[in-house]
Amino acid sequence: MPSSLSTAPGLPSGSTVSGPSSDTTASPATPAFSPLYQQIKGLILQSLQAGEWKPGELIPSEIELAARFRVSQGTVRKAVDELAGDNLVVRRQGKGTFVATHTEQHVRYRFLKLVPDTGDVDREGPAQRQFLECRRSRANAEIARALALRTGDAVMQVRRVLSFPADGGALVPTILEDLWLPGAPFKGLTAERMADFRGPTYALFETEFGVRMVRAEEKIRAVLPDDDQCKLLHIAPGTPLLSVERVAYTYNDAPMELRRGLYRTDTHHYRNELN
Amino acid sequence: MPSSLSTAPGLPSGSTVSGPSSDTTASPATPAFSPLYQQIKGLILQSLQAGEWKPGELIPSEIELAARFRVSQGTVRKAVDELAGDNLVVRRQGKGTFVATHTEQHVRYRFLKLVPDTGDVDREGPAQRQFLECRRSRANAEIARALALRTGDAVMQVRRVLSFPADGGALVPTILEDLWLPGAPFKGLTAERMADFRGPTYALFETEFGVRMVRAEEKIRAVLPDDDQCKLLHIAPGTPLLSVERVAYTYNDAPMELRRGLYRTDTHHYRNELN
DNA sequence: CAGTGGTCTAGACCACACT
DNA sequence: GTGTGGTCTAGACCACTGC
Repeated sequence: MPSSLSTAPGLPSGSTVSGPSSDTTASPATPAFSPLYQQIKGLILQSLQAGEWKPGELIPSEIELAARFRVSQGTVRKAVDELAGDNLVVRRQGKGTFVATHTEQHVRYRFLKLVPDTGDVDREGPAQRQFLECRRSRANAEIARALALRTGDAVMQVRRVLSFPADGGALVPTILEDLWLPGAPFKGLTAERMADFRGPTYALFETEFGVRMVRAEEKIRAVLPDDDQCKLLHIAPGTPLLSVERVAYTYNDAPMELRRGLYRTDTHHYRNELN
Repeated sequence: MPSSLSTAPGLPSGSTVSGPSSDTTASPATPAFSPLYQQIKGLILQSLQAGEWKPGELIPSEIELAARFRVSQGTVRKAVDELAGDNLVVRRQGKGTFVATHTEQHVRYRFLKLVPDTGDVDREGPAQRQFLECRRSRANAEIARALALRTGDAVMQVRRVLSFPADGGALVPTILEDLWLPGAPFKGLTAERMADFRGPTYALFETEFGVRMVRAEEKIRAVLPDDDQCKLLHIAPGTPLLSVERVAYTYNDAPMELRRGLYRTDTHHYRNELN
């Protein structure tokens, strides 16, 4: 009997619990039908958003969750399976289920699809990062729209260059990135804090600001750099670059970062897998 | 008791069937442990590859498959769920499970991620296609490697231009593509056949040559066009373009197409979603 | 050893499509 | 109504982890 939760539909059979049960959460007479496991998924998601369990932490076992929501373990399992499929949670047999993190080795740089042309082997170590700028400013119309803010709202603006070692070992500046972040959640961000942090930017956002990026969308174009960009990337004018505009989202599909990257593609390429 | 199949592990309990059962498929003493549903998935995959059910056709119901493999419906369900997740099969409630196709509306142009800058709405109708070339030739070292052939093997080579209507309605050449296909499976391919066919190339491959593309990998770079390419795309020299090199695979991870596309990104962009 | 996630089963019932 | 996939349950057992 998939129906409203929170009114303990635990009775094994008979006794349907549909209809507009007037309990704590007033709902308009069962909207369209949503399977129980979806509702459970939603509830777990809420706890995730609310920070009931922090990134990296263990969430309650399936049996506990089943008891808490008054459903069978199988139903909880299906809900958690979907959360794991969305990369919100990681299952580890024998240990438990953990809130996913951008810190873990195998999922680091999940959102960076630029790889060296020479085999994919092990990504030549974390890039050398150089922070050129990190300051407060105000969102123009375009930035505001991308971040669901209002024009003039406070934003943090960051500019950095990532360099990778070439064959010889010399560092080659390969990526020039500009980041825009909503001012409120990221108050206190400084170039120094970013430079000191070991690991991906998204891991820093997680551990220092409690903002977990869940998914992202990219728009990719081929462009020519201006003089500034040429200098920063040590390239000749007229060198075509990949322009990668990314919007990253937290829970609730709330946009929390706009990032504009310029990628050199003479030694690297953007790798994508289609299914 | 997950163990070797094909020796009917149907007995409800007790009577383990592990160990190196010497039956039709000689296997080295149970390699590492593979759950039953994975083995079922493998068997269904074999039938798919063998063409037991053609693209678009209905496959046996879960109950029939369960009987056939002597497992419970739940186990078949999990196997089919994975196949559906891999886009090899499509479930339709109340009707059955069908072999996936590149012809269906909602999954057409699955592998083409170039979209118009102006909203994504409905993709401005199928592109106008212009076939400039379709001839037999021999694979050079590079093409051979990509297609898992030997240098000098026969290949089909195709060149075409795709044009999309601009705001005014005038057709703008936007994509220049070169395709290389292994000669044997695609014997008889002509420019005329391609021009006559309504729908995506991959649908043609499926219906006319029995080759179903299952996944693909792309390497993306920013490049400058040569004079030839400028003429074909009606662009000025120095206009940066997206270079998209795609290898498409059938079942068994066998590469069956190498495609090199040049995309104009002044009115369109490459759209990617990251999870 | 106990606790966790992972697999497998069997049966009941629901939602949907066809006829 | 019949048949299909979809949901939900309850219970048994397996595989892995750590005490």
